[in-house]
Amino acid sequence: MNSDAVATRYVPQDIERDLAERWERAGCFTPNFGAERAFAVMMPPPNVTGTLHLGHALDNTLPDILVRRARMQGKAALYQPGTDHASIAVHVVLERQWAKEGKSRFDYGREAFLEKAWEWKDYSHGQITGQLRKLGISCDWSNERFTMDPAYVRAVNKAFVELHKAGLIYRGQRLVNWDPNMQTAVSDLEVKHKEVQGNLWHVRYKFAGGFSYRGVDGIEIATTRPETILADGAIAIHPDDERAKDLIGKKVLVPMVNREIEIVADEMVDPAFGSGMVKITAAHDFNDFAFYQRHKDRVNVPLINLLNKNGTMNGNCPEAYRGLDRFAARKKIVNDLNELGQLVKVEKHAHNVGHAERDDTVLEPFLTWQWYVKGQPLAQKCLQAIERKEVIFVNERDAKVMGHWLENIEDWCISRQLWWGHRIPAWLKGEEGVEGFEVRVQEDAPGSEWRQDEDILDTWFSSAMWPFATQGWPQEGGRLVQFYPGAVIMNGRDILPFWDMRMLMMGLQLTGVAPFKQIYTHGLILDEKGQKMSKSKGNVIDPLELIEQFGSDAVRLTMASIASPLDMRMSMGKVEQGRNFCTKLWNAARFLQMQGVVLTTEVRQQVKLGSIAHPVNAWLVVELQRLAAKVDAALDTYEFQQATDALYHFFWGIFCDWYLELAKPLLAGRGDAAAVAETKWVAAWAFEQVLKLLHPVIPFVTEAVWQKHVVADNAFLMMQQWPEHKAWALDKLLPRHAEVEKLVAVVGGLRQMRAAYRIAPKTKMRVFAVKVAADEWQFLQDNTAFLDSLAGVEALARRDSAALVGEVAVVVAGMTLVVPLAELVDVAEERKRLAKELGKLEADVAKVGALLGNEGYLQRAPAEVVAENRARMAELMDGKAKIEEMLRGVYGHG
RNA sequence: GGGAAGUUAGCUCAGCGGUAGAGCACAGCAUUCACAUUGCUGGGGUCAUAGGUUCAAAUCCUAUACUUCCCA
Repeated sequence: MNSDAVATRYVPQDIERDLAERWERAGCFTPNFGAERAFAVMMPPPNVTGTLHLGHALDNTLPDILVRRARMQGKAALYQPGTDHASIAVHVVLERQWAKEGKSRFDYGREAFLEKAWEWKDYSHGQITGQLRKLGISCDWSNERFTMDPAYVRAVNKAFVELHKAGLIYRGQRLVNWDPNMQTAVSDLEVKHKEVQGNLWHVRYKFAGGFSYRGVDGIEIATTRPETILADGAIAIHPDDERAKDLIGKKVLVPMVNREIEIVADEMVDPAFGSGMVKITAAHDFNDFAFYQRHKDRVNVPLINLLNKNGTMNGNCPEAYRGLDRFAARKKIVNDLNELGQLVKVEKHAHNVGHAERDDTVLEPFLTWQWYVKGQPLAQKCLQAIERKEVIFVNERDAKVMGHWLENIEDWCISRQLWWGHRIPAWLKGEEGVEGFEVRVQEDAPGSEWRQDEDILDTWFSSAMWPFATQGWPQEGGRLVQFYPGAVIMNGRDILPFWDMRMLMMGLQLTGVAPFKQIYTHGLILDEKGQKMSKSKGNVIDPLELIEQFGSDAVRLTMASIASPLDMRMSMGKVEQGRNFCTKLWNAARFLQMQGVVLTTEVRQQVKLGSIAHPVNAWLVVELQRLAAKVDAALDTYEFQQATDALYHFFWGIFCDWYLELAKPLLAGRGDAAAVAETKWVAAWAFEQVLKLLHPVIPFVTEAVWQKHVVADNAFLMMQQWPEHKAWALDKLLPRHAEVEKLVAVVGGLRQMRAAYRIAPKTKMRVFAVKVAADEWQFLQDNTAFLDSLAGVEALARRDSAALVGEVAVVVAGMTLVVPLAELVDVAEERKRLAKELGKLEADVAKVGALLGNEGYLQRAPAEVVAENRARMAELMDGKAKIEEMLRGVYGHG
């Protein structure tokens, strides 16, 4: 029995920790494997090194709302949790620690490094999962996965081998984005282009063999990276350039090294930029490498690599440069060129430079052997799946952006020269590039003379397998059947290509089916002023502090209420509002409990919606049905804002402000016995429905309140059945619903009037209904108790005369109500008010009149719209006539 | 340079063909009655600008301006 009272104050911390543990212990988070329908969502696995940030809070709250609802709908609901090994992030963390001692991972060696990394993983893994538990995320912890679990590693190896067999993975010598700090390749997507204020150095290249052109013995070339001059392999000129016909095929000498290179025609050159000619450094620039590939059959363009892996200059440079850092080498060569007289001029020049997303190092295009996944064939499959609607973007513009990305896809460099991650299942014999070198791709070593590739796989390679590798793939059956493919994937728009598209590629290729049916993306969470949150700006809002201060429910409610495909702004105020809502719920529960409104088995048996007699109860139930329909419709289409907005306004505006206020006398036992009894069960039942509807968004407070409200042992709200509002047959209640709508309007009108004349709340009024019809009079009489308690009407009478001096008239819901308030009414003020109201009405009459006077409108607008406006016109004219009468009559003299 | 998005009340945003909305902020009034983490009431908007489509445009189309993001 839940006989204990609801505590007087809502303190989220008091209920949340306990409930999180109880749910998990009771097995509520584990899917009901027996259910007919399944609903599965994959958690975007947070980095194992991470702590909860607002992005996580959003990314997990939204799926959790859907999963909690699906569970209540009786589906096998799975929210699949786990963490990602986050290769580079872990490297950055560990290397940063060692950097303080002046050491790098190379001082420790691979074995020791991995040991440290696992230690770090074990330590930090519990943080983020604990924080997710705190948020009330109902994921299946019993099937938690880590991307480096032994079974997951086997799956990754198998995937690599299979893709290789299918010809989709190859080893190639190509330019990669090289991070000299971490000493690894990074993928195109991890490159952030930043505008940097640099220089454009204009350098003179002399013609070979004493040639001169237009009286000059050389040409001028502009470059932003003069140190790459040492590796120049050609000069390019646009074929339409007027100088081209004389210069193509001529040779120039590379400054400093005096190597002869050829001038070649190519359309990539922008004739308007710099001197209209570009130097080609094929091993150090992506465009230049493309040039090399276009021309290599006809022109000898040497591929010269100048850099060591750590960004220092290597043995291919002249002696004086060897060992210098790339930036030091740049300074030196500028000086040297200047001394040689070959530096013509220096201009300031802003240009975009690729930086590593993770450690912000300036990246170098670098020529190495790497493993690649072929983009095109996989992208084709994705495009086809999108085309056939096997996978649907909830936000249509994602489809456009991703379509464009997929159509222009590049091969994906998947090897990383790092240690923490999945070591590539490739086995090498001999020296790469040397006669007799062999590579085999298979899960186990082919023999003792083979050595395993040193490199590991890009972290996103394993994340791309998350939807099926977590469910047992490559083994068939079991969870894979039930939970794959999932219903929807939900994450920030920023990782759409990294993650969603790669999951789609891998899923289509390895399992033959798209891993999810829908893709929902949200924007970025910005601060109050619309700025990106960053540690350096100091505007980061920590969700853990929010939880501490306002409770997890408040944070969840905030997340749901701001969720948007666009960027969102976050502020403490919004969370505070969420907390206030929870408090309101708590207090309403207390109130109901104090009135003895509890949902016992006995009360449940009394529930017969169709039989409801009292208008107030009928009104509530109809409103509740509309709310439930709205919530379902919104959640079905991922419109979290609409769902929370509807819930918020229903509970605060309809349930508390009006229903409870109207029901107070009945709940307190005043009135006829049947109505009292009915109100008690309706209130008890309806409150439970509201708790159910709210539960996915604010699970803790609804669960805590429900356990007090309902008499049931060892039961949880989170496992109750979702409201089946479609089955509630309430048509018969509609007339009574309309009656209360009218009452609400009358009370509202009277309250406005009272406020306008500053009538003290305690002052009771007498009210005359002017020339009201019999049914209206009946309505007023039926509601005298409410008119008294809500609008301070102590006496009601009918009469035929309009308002006299010293009286105020209110026209509302088609009735004219006159209140004699001689001592309070300012006639001039009242005239002004009426004139204003008349003005409004006249404007509306003009607007609607214009519509109704328009032949085209009458002919083409839908009949119901026309009828609606006709009715509206009649209403307006009626109201207008009444006000005019008042003005003409008594107030005309004022 | 290419692409996308946004522009609605002081602020943050919803609405996306048929009577301009919410929260916050602001103002006034109230408070032994579940709730000051409260209640009631109010002021405030030619829906960026200019054209067009339509019987009807905040909503659809086209330009322009400004802001933001992505890609090169």
